[in-house]
Amino acid sequence: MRVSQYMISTLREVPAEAEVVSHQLLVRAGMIRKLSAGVYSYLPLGWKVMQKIANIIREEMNQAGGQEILMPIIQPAELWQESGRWSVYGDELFRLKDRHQRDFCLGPTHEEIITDLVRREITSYKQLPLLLYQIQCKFRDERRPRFGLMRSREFMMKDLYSFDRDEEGLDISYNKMFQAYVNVFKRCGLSFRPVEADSGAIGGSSTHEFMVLANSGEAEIVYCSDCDYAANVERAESLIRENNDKEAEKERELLHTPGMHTIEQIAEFVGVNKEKTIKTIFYESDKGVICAVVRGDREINEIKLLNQIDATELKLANDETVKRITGSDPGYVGPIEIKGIEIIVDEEVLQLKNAVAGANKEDYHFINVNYGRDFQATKVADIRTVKAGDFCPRCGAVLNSARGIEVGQVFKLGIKYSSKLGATYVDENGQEKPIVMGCYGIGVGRTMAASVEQNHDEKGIVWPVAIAPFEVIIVPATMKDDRQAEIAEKLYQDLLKAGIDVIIDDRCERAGVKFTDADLIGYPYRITVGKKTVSENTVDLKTRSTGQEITLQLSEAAEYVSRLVIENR
RNA sequence: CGGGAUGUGGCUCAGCUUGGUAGAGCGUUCGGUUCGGGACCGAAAGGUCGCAGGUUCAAAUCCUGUCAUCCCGACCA
Repeated sequence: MRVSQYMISTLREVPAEAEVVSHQLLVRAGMIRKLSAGVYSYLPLGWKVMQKIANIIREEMNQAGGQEILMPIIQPAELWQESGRWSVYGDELFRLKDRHQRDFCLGPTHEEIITDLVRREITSYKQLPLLLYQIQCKFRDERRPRFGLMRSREFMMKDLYSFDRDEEGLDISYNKMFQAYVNVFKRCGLSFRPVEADSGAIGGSSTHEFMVLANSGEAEIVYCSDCDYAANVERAESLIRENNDKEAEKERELLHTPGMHTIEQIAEFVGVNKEKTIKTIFYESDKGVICAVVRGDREINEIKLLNQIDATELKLANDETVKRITGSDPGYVGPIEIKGIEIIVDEEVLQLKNAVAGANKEDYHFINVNYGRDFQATKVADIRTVKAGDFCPRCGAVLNSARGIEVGQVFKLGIKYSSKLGATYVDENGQEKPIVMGCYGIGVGRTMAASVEQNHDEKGIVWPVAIAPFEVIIVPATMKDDRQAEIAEKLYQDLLKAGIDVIIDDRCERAGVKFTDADLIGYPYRITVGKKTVSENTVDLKTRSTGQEITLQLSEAAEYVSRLVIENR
């Protein structure tokens, strides 16, 4: 390709609307343009990167036994009503009506459609297992699209669905996909981690998210410093340290604590650290008012709590409700003498001895509170939010935390959709059984954005070779010198012949302009043809990622660069 | 959905407080000089000031409404 003929439209200035670096650079480098909030066009350079990522995904899916299909974007409401998600999905679902007033939606995901397809086509165990996937636009009417391609309303996604006879088969498919995902993200040159995740409303036994490590990530993960345990904080667990101190249980006492309504104030006032206090929070849910109890230095993990009470909605109880139940303002509440509602106590609280807790009386706390003697849970469970410094639930080593961008998720669905939609097969005993499903998604655009988040510097993008829009750019310092132009052209042809994805900057621009564009767009390798090329038969090769520049003999340049590119693909 | 901010040539922004009929830089086009890190000189094109009302002799500027975009939060397969 020739830059003079290609749609290269770089911007010198940062567009005002772009906040995160990937958004800024993708726009400045002429990869994407916004049409509307969360809706983007992909320009030739950006689309080329998308296709390279898609092809890597495609190869790995095929390798794992996947078969590519393409399903409709427009989906009839009937199927969604059948699965029950028409009413559950909410405002995030783009809904529309046709001229006959029939309801449709734009697909945010394709479980219904694929399950419908499979229930019509698959009838026998002989046809299983089956892995089907597509790379397709998805639509979600995000409440707040943001960060460019990271959270958009229309986005490219690879989604694969696995169909198996039973849980064992699902495990095999799941593991295949897990490995395929590792391959994909490795090949894309990303630094990532698979983490255990919460399965959320979708249910299911196991799910992992693939997180690209980046400070701009929306998700927080913890990972073990020693073993390979890693989890989204939404679900992360931590080891409880046994309390071995021989301190005897003391008599519970009421303490006057005027104005002390935060954990910090109380801990300081009583002269203990926060780990020796008890935090009590009341929630309202669709299962009624809930009392949640954690150690004072802890945050409640609302997702875990939600899972414990099997509710779908949870919000902090207002002051009125708290007062009705405890007789006190929220600053002085505790788990003692709370009756008639569910009390979920974090397992860690059981280790506390002679702790401090609210007395359910304004300006008063209890000291020397002990679980069992002074209060009881209706359920003891893990409801705390894990943080860096906690101990690994697997091996006991210290946990670290990091931020990540979720680029993929693998999910064991089980029979949730197949049973609702009647996707069954007949086994060798003539028994009809529901097909056991899994679903596996990768955000293609998000992967592109995540790569930029991870690979950039002050000059622009630094693409890994595998997903760069072009692998090599040849820059003749000036096109006015016929010799330079000729040599550059020859080099270009040689690299093309060698199968290298190469572009030549044949514009009549000053060298500086071409260099700046090249750095911004982020081609991994740049060959400069200049005066020295003509006089000394050498060219300069600059590696974008390291900034290192070396001089090559012209005669061996094509071969050298070809080898370098192929090695790093 | 709650809170905040912003809409002025293609891009970044000034002008608005104190109303008088629109500016700069970058980009674009043309001519010339330059030519290995976003050059310089000269000329030119390009704007219903988001939209709709209102106030006024007169509105980019004041008022009301509305739409869009961005940020924070809530929410989220």
